[in-house]
This record gives sequence, structure tokens and C-alpha cells, in this order.
Amino acid sequence: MAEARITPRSQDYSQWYQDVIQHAGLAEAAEVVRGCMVIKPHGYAIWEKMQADLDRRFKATGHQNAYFPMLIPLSFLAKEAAHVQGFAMEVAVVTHSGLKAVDGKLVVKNELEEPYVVRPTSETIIGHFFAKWIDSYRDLPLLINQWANVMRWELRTRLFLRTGEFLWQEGHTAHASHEEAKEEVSRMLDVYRDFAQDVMALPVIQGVKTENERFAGAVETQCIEAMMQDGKALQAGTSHDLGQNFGKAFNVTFQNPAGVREHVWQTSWGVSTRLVGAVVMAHSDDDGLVLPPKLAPIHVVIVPIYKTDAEKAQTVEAANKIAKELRDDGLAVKVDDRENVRPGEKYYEWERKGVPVRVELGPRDLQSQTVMIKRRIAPIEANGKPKKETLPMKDLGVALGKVLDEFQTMLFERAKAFREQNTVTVDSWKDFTDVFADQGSKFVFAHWDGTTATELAIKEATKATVRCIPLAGQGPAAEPGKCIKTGAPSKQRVLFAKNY
RNA sequence: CGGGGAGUACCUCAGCUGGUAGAGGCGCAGCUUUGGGUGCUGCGAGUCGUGGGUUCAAAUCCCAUCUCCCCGACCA
Repeated sequence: MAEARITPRSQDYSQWYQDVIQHAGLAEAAEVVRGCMVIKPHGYAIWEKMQADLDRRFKATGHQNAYFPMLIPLSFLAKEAAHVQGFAMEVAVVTHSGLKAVDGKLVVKNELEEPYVVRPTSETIIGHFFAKWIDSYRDLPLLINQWANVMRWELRTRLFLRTGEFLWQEGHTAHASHEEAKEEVSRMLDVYRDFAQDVMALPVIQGVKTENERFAGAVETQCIEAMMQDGKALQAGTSHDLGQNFGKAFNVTFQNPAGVREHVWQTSWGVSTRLVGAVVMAHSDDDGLVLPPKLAPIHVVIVPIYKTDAEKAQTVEAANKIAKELRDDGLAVKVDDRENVRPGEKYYEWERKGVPVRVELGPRDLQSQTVMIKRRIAPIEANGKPKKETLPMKDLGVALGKVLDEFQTMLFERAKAFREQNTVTVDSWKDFTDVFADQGSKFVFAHWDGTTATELAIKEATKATVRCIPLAGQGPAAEPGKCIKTGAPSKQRVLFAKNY
């Protein structure tokens, strides 16, 4: 009968997420390459929007793009003890070059003297080159960003959220002092926060990772954490203070003004295509994808409505004329003038794809010099149909710009309200376990004694982990208390949640 | 990587006590007409995930393997 619909969130959240991605044409499993995905044009367009905005922000903060090899000598990984331990299990290793035919089958030919690993991240190889590039304090700070793919051999994958190969940016900087490096870590975390909130319409909490969750090789890891619609947390970006760990491992040194040679202080920070998954999970609904206008590849779709050939010619012509004007106003506009598809079907299709605003243009509109618009999220009216609004054709671009701005703001406020409704402060172990019972999750601010042992015990019991120790102003005001699990003294509440 | 489920047309699936590959949606042609998923007619489309085995005969039974999904451990 009917084409399969999107599974409602309330029925099966995981299936809903996959359905939204499939119906919107964002990505699909690579199938022939385990754990990897094909990012389809509509999904890639969202990533490109993210890239463009982030790249602008990186350059505005003084960074330059560069590119380093995807293959890293195996020995490099071993130079930083914690780093190799963290990534050893999930690197892909290149051991041979070339192929030869044996008994009609292609087999590997030449074994490499030293294997390479496919980068899971680039601290090591960049450390090697920083050592060559940096000699004097005058060479610092060195502020580099790389747009690249990385590979991590994951055992369980989910489209965008966790895949074997993914796209990201990794910033790598070197500084003359720890203070300066720490400032960089904070600066870039703020860039991520602003991007998430202003562009993705995604409210985030900034915090510090526990020792257990820290990046392998970092002194401190800061993060932004976002809430998905099932109450789980998603780490949306990280910014690491690497201290002198990699500086020492790769002998990255500089002469200070006093002529003394010191190891540099480094940072690294990154966000990935996971953010596409975050947008999907944060805003979409049972009708499909919902995109904030600032990330929407198409802002407005115009659907001409007609009965007769004469009306068709008139409305299509008018639609194209309006589209041109809107494009001149900076909007991305699609005119859906397909003849073999009914208007109703077009509506559903573009809603599934997350287009923020639809414009309907029919004979009655031509008569009155107006258009009907419908927002991707609109209240259902008494007649059971979604609310539509009438706008004059004159200065439509300005009016639609305003509608898009409102939509962007509405999404952020909605996500923020959802998070607030699902954030609790608890002080008893019973209340704590109740929140995380079954598949449940919320953001829980509770006291923790600061030990990894307790963190793991809590995870064992509830599946919830410390997502971060909130920075000042990002959670309840700091006040001493007793650990939710052990009763040991605690300086402040931390953020607990189940996570992706 | 452990436990469970599933791979048949572009999609959703039926067929599975072995006997020539099916439905609806979909695509193409036509008629119909279009302000929330039109209806009708004709046509089109499948190495039944892959490899092996049993058999006169395998989508169906057996073995192996790959991939996807769910739960767990690991992780951005």
C-alpha cells in the first residue's frame, strides 16, 4: 500500500533517527565497507554549510588551514604513552603496498618495513612537523587547522554519530606558555558554543571532562554537551589542553627571549560530521528532518498550483520570477515545478527534507498578488490542517527573511525549553537511579566525589556517566555537598547523563 | 567483539512443510487533474546478500561468510 512512513519517535527512537536520515536523503550505510557511510548530496550540503561557517570563525581567530598526510608512521603513535593506549585498539594499519596475482587471486605484495596507521587524529604527525617549523618564540603562537577525514575502527556504528571513517576539522596550536594555551582552549570552546547555539540552534553546556573521559594524551579536555530529544547527551565538540605532552614526545621546542630552550604548550580542538547527527536528533520530528535555516541547503521551496494549462504557465512563470527575486535577496530557493507530482506529495517530500519554509503560489494568489506560506513547524488548526500564512508578493524576500530568523530563534528556544524541562537536580541515590531507569535519561546535576572508581560504579549501576564538570555559569552555582553514590565530600555538582 | 533479529525489484514486504519469482508503492507511456500523499489502463523492473553443499529440482533444507539493525563492552 502506502510507502513506508517515518517511525514515530515515541515508538522507537533509534528507528526514527534512521528513518529521518533515509527519508531526507542525508546518508546511507556504505554496506560494502563495514561501519562506513556514504554522505549523500543533501547531507553533504549541510556539512558544507557547517564547514563554511566554522572556517570563517577559525580564520577570524587567526588560524590558517593546512593539510597533513593521512598515513602516520606506526612509531609516531607510540611516542606519547597515553595517546597510543587510547587509540591502539581502533587504528587501521597499513602493512603492505601493491598487489600480485596468485592462483588467480589478488594478494598483497610488498610488506612495508614500518607499517603506517590511518590517522585516528593527527597530534603525532603534526607534532613532528611543528618540531621542524618552530625554533624561536617569534614563531609562536602557531595556529593551524586541518579539514580532513579520520578513521577509527569502531565496533558499533550509527550514521553520523559514530562511523568508521568520518570528516572533521582538527585545530592544532602551539604556544609559548601554558596560560596562552589555556586561553586558546577556552577561546575555541567558545567558538564551538557560539556556532552550536547561533547556527545549529542547539543549546550546549560547556564543561571539563573527567580524567576518565579525557582525550588520550591531554592534560585537560573541555567540551560542549548537547541534549537530544531522548534526554541523552551528545558531545558536540572538544577542546584539549595538551600541556607539553606532545611537545616533549616530539621534541617541539623554542628559544625564549632569554635564550633558554623550552617545550611548546599545545592545544587541539575538533568537531565532526557528528554535528549533522546532532542537528537531526535535536530538531527533527515525526514528519522528518527539521533544519535551522542557517544550515538549510534550501531555505524556501515554491510550489506552483494550477489546474489549466494557462494557469500552469502563469503560476510557473510567476514562481520563477519570485525565486529570482528571493535569490537576489540571498535566499536559497527551489521551484518545484514537476508536473507528475501532486502538490500534496511535494509538501510532504520537502517537509521530510527539512526545508524551513514552503511558498504556495496559485491562481488566487496571482489575483491578489500574495502567496501562501507554511513553516516547517506550524500549529495544527481546527480544520485539522497546519496553519498557513498569507504574505504580499511585494518585498517577499524581506518578509521571508524575517520568517526564517523567527524560525531559527524558535528552534533554539524550543530546544532550550526541552532541555530545561528535562534537567533535574537530585540529591538522593534513589532519585538518581529513577531518572535513568529503563531507557530513560535526563540531564542530572548531582554531587560526585571526583574519583574514577565512583564514576565507573555509577555507570555500572545506571549507564549514566559524568558528561562534564560544568564551567562557571553553565550549571547550578557551585556549592559543597555529598557524593550521590558514596556520600564523600564534593565541591560542586557535575552533569550526569546517558550519552551517545 | 559477545548475545539477539534481518537481508527477495528503487522502496515496504509476501512466498520458506523444496517444483518456472509475487503484491503494493515506484519508473515509463497515455487518459484524468493538481490549494495536504488522485484514479484508471498498459508496460518496465529482481545474480532471492555472497560462496559452497544436499537434491532430478533450492528463495525455500544444511554449512560457511559478508552487511545492516537492536542490546552489551569500547569509543567523537
